[in-house]
Amino acid sequence: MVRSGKPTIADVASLAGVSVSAVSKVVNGKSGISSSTRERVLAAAAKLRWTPSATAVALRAAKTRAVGMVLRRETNLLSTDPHFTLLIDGIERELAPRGYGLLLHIVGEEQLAEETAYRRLAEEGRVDGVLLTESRVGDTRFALLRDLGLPAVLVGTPWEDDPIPAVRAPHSDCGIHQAVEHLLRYGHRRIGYISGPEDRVHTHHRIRAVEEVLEEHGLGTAPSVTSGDFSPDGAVDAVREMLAHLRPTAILFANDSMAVAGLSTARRLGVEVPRDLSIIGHDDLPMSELVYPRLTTVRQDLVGLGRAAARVLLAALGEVDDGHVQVNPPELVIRESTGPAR
Amino acid sequence: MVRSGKPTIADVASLAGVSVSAVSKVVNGKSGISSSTRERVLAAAAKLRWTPSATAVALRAAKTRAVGMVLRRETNLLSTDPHFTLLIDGIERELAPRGYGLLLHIVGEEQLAEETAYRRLAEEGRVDGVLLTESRVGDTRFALLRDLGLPAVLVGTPWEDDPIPAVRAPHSDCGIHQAVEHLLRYGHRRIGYISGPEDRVHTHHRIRAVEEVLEEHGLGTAPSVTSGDFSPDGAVDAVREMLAHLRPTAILFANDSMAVAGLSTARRLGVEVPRDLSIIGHDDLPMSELVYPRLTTVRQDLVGLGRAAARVLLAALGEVDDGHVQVNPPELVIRESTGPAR
DNA sequence: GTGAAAGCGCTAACAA
DNA sequence: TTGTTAGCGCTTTCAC
Repeated sequence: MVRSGKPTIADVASLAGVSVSAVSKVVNGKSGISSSTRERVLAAAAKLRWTPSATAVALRAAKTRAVGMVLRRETNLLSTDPHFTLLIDGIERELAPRGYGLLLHIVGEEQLAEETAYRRLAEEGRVDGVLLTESRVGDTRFALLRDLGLPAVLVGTPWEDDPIPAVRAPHSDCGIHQAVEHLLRYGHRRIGYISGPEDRVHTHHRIRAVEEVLEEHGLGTAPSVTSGDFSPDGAVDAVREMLAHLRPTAILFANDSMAVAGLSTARRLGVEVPRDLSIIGHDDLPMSELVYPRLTTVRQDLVGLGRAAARVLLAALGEVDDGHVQVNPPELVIRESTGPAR
Repeated sequence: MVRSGKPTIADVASLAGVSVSAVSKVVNGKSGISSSTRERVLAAAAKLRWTPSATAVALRAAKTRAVGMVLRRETNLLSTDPHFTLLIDGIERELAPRGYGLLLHIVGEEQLAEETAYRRLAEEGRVDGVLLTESRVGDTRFALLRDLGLPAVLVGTPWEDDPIPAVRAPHSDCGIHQAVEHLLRYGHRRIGYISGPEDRVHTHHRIRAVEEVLEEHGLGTAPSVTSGDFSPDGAVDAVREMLAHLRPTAILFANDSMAVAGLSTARRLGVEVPRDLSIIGHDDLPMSELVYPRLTTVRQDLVGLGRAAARVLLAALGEVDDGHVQVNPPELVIRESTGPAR
């Protein structure tokens, strides 16, 4: 006779000839079970291919063993930039081995859609916590999540010391410091920085990091910053503008896509890289090795950051004791797009 | 007095002064409820910010309102290639409005890890169905999923007419046809094709598509195919090899990353694109507009495919009636990397 | 039009 | 060591 539907704990119990609680204890590794019982239960469970229903366990425990992540697709950032894929890869490496799932939501650019997504996640109780990225100036998500009572961990630097748990790389400015020093060593003096969107917290940190090194070397003046919006199109305009006025001998970009766009723009204007202009990207995404010339860039350990964030969240959920994962500090990867100042 | 924890249907019921079943009927839009009751329930629910618990509903209905997707991270394909991000973007556009979640798993390259992921999804009952991509030669996933009784929809072409429900673009070969014809029109005769991995079903389809056009024009001979593995490194070697032997005047690539790598390799060898060599990519990912010269490429409606697949799955789950979503046919986007044969 | 109660699959408290 | 049972939050008969 064929049983329809999935087997339940009761099926396993009756096949093993024991009570349901015995089965429960066995699969949960509780004590107070004779080894003969244990074996019969295990055999029955294997035979039936039974695994405890995640939903039933979730209802019972009031925990879903899933974490959420909501991503905003702004100016196609999501698809231009494998940034998120790497982060998610890292996150999964911590979640998967512990049987946690990742519930992903991609929402439009409207603020409301994002808020709704978080609200639903919380109110429907679909996840035990969430992971946030792209820390924003005046970020309202932290407050919302606290309000919703949903544990959250941010990848990045919180806005204005908001007490949200956050992970970031050690010596987080040091990659940029290295980048600027690398340029300085090559004799560059007019250095441009094409930043990310102004509503990102890291944008301001990075600008500050560039300035620090410059000041340290007595190049008191602020670097000429033309704010990009992380989109390659914006970068193209910013580069044209910058080349026409500041006439820099080197430009740093806030991400690799913009740097690649910068590379092409230079080429298009007859500016040769690195002979006439040095270019440095940020993140060290796979594309930086694909282009010509290969991009010098500030490597970020995105996979490590993802892992660390997941780990901290898991710790907050009482799943692991030690929320610590090693994250590599950012470092400059020198390739072909930088050279001596003319 | 502050209630701790999330409100339940009972809280709403008592606040509204009705029974729990009345609340249930209201939120589920069932008939047999007076409008006064309805209003009081709605008011109470709003006041308590109550939404039915997804887990409880799932247990009750034996449906989770979530679909799964497991991705293999092979040769860094995942992060090199925003392909998946676009697909997921499309998927979410169908799932989100219906309150469905997307449970994502990224697994290592081992076959076992992938199988385990599907098994868990099914046996733990975490999802109602799954979405598959990257159809493989001799794909074992379809059989596994049937075995597990988990509804599945494939984005792409099934291996050997496997009866798994699948979505693909209309006139799916027509983009490649256009590409080859475009090259022919420019006078190219020695055309190379750098394919994807041989274990992908589409690899063979696309090779066939290229050959068809060539034969049609009396260029009986098969195009010289050097099998890439979708990785840019592989592409670099393939291009070198091809340039040294076949000496093509044009090369088609199975994805944009490889094409971009091809662009750089050519440049590095002193081969100018498109003067000495025309290059065509595949997918039209954002990066194709970033590089110099801008990449001529076969655009695929990845977002549309994601939507369509999600839609078909939703229909299979009885969630929507009509599983139909319009997917744009692939088309050649002509940019700067192609030109007349020398 | 409304409410009481059974039960979805599981775990844990309690009894035996 | 083992089994019985209440109850997690919800939907759905079935009486009223």
